Amino acid sequence: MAKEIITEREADYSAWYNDIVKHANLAENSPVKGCMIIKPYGFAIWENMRDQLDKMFKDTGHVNAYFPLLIPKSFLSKEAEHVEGFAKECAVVTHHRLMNNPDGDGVVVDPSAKLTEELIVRPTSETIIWHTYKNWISSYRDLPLLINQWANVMRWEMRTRAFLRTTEFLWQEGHTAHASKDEAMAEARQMLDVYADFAENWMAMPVVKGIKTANERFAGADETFTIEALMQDGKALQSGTSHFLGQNFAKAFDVKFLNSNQKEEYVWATSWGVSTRLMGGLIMTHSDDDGLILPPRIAPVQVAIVPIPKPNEVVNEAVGKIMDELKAKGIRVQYDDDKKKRPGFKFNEIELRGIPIRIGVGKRDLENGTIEMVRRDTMEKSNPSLDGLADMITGLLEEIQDNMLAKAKARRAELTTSVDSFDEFKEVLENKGGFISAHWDGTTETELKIKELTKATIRCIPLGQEPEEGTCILTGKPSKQRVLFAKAY
RNA sequence: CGGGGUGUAGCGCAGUCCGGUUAGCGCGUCCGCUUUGGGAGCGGAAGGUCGCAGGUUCGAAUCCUGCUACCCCGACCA
Repeated sequence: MAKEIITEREADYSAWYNDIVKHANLAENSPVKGCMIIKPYGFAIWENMRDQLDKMFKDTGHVNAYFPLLIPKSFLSKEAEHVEGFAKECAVVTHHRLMNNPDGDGVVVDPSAKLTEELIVRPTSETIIWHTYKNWISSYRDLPLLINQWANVMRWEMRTRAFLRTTEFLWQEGHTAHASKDEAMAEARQMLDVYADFAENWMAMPVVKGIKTANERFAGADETFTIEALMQDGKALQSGTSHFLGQNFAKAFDVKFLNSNQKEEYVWATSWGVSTRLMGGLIMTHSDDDGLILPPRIAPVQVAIVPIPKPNEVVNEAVGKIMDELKAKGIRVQYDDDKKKRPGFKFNEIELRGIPIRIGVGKRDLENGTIEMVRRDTMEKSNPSLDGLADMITGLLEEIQDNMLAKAKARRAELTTSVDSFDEFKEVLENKGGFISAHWDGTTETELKIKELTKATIRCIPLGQEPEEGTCILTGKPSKQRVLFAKAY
């Protein structure tokens, strides 16, 4: 098997994750701490995710726009909860010019170029957007307003990790305005469904849809919905959120509309986003000690073909035909005809990059009218016939996609435990990890106490769950339903 | 901001405790020959302000002082 390029998961999970990011050519560190360089292969995966999500947003009636990176500092403070939540992690622009250092080498900030109002680099765009919506909305005829933007944002985190938590990250943020509370709530729920659909059916990442507790809610929201995924190490990852913002931002930015009865009302709002963090989830859901494993629907290259032992006229011609057939079926295929690398080297690279199917074509195969094929998810090797290859591979890609989701679901089921006492809760958290389903009395005090004692947080109150009478694992007070606890990224 | 670790060739590292020729090794790169169904072999070559700044010394990658960057673990968070 592969030389030990990648630290084993069992040995050191963090090192394993970093090794995958590095050796699968997804990203590397930049000169600025917490910022990352997303390399072409990593970006190609993100592009596929982005394109699919964008299509799903358009299919649900949204349009794209772009709002600026810089926001006047005063905007942030208009919504009290919002500023409270984000103030601690904002990058601030204070000057607009540099000058040669009068005392020596290099450049320094020109003190005469101080801005009259400081600007913040957006940590999210609610404020600039609601400032703008005020001018765009005056009548119920202007509603709903369904806008998304693809953008970068910056949150000055204390501790960063490639993709999972970076200072600058890429995301999309939807910002919608509605004439009624019900419609806004329906929008927030709809986008949660879109995210769950995307995560499960495209990323093969099973997620739990749920509601955040007051403590975990987005700063400025009345209700936050979340999709929560479970990673291989038993830690949860908040993978996307959709917020019902009530009239908080409408009130803060004075956005009113005239309804059909000629009465003035505040607008109802939502916002929702997923980010490059999903890439981290993708890695930690599927990959193994040989490298990345990509679900076919997101993989930039679905089939990699390797000439055995190296390219020659006969093999090239045969591969050319195979590629034409695969491309005709819409399959993304790549021929690795580098003469300098040997097959074994290529095999390992293809595994590191997580390409779903690898095909080897050599003289011996062609004499038999077959090829050598290996699927990345199971590493199963087979020698299928060249006849009907394209159809077979089309089917196999779907099978791999399904298998990856099934496998991830099975692991999540294995790592989800119901407990009824605090001792049991601590025991499971310590020795097994994963989601823990338990009764909670509904108070923030209890939630924080449990967090303090165990480091576990309430990931969500799952939606569509049967109500069940019980007693809180910590306080013994009555509870109407179970919630999901976990240690989280 | 606390605790730990690391900075030596493009990458990964040894050497530092106990100062002493020209700072090594593996991978990669370049040249040549031989190989070729799971990270090829042999021969040759190029490639270094030893993180930065001071200090001690005849002499510093090595000792002392200060600084700095990055990684990991915590507190904070999508």
